[in-house]
Amino acid sequence: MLSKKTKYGLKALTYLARVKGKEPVQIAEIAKQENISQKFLESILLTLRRNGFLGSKKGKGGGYYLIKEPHEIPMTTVMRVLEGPIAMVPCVSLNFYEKCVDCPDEATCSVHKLMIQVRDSALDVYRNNTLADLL
Amino acid sequence: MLSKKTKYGLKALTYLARVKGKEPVQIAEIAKQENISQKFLESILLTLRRNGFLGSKKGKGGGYYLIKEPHEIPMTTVMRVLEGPIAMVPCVSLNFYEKCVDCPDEATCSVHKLMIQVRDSALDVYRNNTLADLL
DNA sequence: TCGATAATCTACTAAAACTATAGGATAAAA
DNA sequence: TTTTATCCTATAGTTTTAGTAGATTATCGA
Repeated sequence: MLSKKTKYGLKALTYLARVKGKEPVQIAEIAKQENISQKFLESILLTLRRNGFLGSKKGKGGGYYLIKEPHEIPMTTVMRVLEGPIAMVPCVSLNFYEKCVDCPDEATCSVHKLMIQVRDSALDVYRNNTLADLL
Repeated sequence: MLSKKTKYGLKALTYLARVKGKEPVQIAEIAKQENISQKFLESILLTLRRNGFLGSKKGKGGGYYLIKEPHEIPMTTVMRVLEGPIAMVPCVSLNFYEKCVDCPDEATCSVHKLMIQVRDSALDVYRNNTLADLL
């Protein structure tokens, strides 16, 4: 299941991408328009800023804005920051690899074999979609 | 993340598929060979039996065995039973559809748009793999 | 028939992850 | 200096996951 965090994060990014200009948009506005708990969204936008997707401005007229152009933001990076590894098991993860403790041999593991394919197909989708493609 | 339940279930199915004959295999044997908690595996095999994948025999010489041939068991059905919906959000699920409460319009929802693609690519993998392909 | 074996079934629990919420600190603008 | 809005830490409630415990039922072999 996709976490609410990721879902809300994607919606917020899309909202910011639709607002053409680079003018800061307030959390409250996004939360209201997208039906998201404001406090929860606050923490999500914070992690998006810390990971280089958003810029922010404090005080009156402040808010969040996209740092890059939507077509420069691939879904792979968004998903990894919000949702974590794209692979369903650590032993097939490119960026978060971990060996299974219970599994003696990856080469002959049926789960490994299947999950490699699932990972590759998901990667394919995320690599072929930027934020611009979701608008 | 893939749940342990699914991981263990897949390993157990694979184990049973590798044991050529239709002779019942005991839970204890599978649990030991695949490094799985026996009691946990017990409940997993039970749901696999209830969903028509396995047959069982009680008492001495009893155990679990595959009801169908490995190539007749597509991963779509296995995943749906063990892991649940293949879609990451209910609003793009074929078998477990639910409307999002927060989202006014699916047609314009960016999350929906992306998750449809992810679902289709995952389905593609699961449809093209039977238990026989994992051996 | 009896005893050992092995699946069946219900209920329970500990830990982790998820989904927020609270409350104040900090910075900018008017 | 007042208002506005982000920044930051901590924590609480809920759900899911992963496993345990223990009693019951069916089958086989002697």
